[in-house]
Amino acid sequence: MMIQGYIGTRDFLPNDWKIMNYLFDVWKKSSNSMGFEEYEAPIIEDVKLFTAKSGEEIKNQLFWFKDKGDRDVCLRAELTPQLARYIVNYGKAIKKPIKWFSMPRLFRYEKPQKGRLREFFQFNADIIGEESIYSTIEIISLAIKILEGFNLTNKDFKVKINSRKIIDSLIKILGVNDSLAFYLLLDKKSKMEEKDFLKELKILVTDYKRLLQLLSLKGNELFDELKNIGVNIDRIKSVFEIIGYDYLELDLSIIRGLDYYTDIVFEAFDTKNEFRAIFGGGEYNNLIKDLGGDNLPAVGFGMGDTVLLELLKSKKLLPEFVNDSVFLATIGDCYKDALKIKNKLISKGINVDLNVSNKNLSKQFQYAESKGINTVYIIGEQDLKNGIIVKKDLKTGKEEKIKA
RNA sequence: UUCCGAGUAGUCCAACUUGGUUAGGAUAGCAGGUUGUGGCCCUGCUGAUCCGGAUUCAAAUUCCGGCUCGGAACCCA
Repeated sequence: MMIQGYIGTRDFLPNDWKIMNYLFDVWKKSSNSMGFEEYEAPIIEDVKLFTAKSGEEIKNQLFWFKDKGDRDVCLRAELTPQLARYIVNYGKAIKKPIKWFSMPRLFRYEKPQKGRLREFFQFNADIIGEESIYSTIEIISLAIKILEGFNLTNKDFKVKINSRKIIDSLIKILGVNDSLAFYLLLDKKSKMEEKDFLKELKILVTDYKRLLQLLSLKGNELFDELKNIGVNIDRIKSVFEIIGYDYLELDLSIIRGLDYYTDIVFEAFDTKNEFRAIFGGGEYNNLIKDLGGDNLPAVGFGMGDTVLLELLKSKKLLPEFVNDSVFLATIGDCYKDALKIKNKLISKGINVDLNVSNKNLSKQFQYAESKGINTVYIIGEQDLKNGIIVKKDLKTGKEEKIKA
């Protein structure tokens, strides 16, 4: 009987896991370089943590079940509620602002699609307890720094950014009769036919012509026009002034989920628009208070591994991995001597892959090569009598004799 | 949950249209040629029709259901 992997999960063989470790490395190094500290949280949680803000319907998209004590539990589908729980439970004793990151494995009960799986990794970084716009700038800067760490540039991606408060101002100024429906419509805009969008817009918005005009504008023209009609743009504009217009694009249709964002929200997309959002996040100033904690402002983002991997593959930006181990080939009865040499090399900080097979020397070379190893030490019975081992470079074929 | 497409050795592909010998090839793996110098080459071996049912003398091939994969809708935290 053959048992296959579970739907929407991936099997990570060593070569796959090398790639994942590359992602983890870039995530970690970038975060550390900007003063973020890593934390980790349980994979299993009380389901209430996720239904608190998202409602009972969210259970349909969770892996949830009852444990033997009849408790409702689930596999975590996002990290932010857990972070909020930590802050509620432990945050009082921690100096603010808190700058943390994590790389959780997450689970969502969905039908797999392009860039969406049931199990995936998602880098998360957050700043808690400092409402200044510099927190948000720091967060977006980190997100960009990470993508640059993968050798992506602003020719490959753009960060689309919006402000919930600007939308709320527009709702008042332009006369919107159903603000929730308006949010949902903006959110769906990019997926809709233009005429369908227009049709619904006319129903919802009194001054829909002005809105259409706004949606057609970009950059400073859009800022100026928003200012003209009485919208306060100071906060979001300062983000542009520091991070730069090369990376950012004000886009009034960026909404993200309705559950907890309060003002600035952002999403990054590849410039060809082939993939889903590369990362997304925003400011969520009520979540911690709503979960029973202090009134702490927060901002953060998540970056999943699936879209990122697809993007890096399509841009051919995944690195070739080198195996810096040395291989100890053996000839004849010299296992004990090889062991001594192995331990000596290990104590010098060298990774050593000792031959454990009865294969002849040729096959041992092929084995080493298949593992990406470049340096082989040949340990032979005869040479050992003369106190010699041979060091061979598999790429160049060069050999040198060294003392055993 | 809904819609569309696809499932043949580890991987890639052929045979399916028009049912009919032992399901063929490439590559990878293993062994040998060649147990002290690999990568080329040669020989041999291992290894597959997703699962279940129907039709039929006969099913990889046709039909139905399921499962998985890919894509899309919904949703997207």
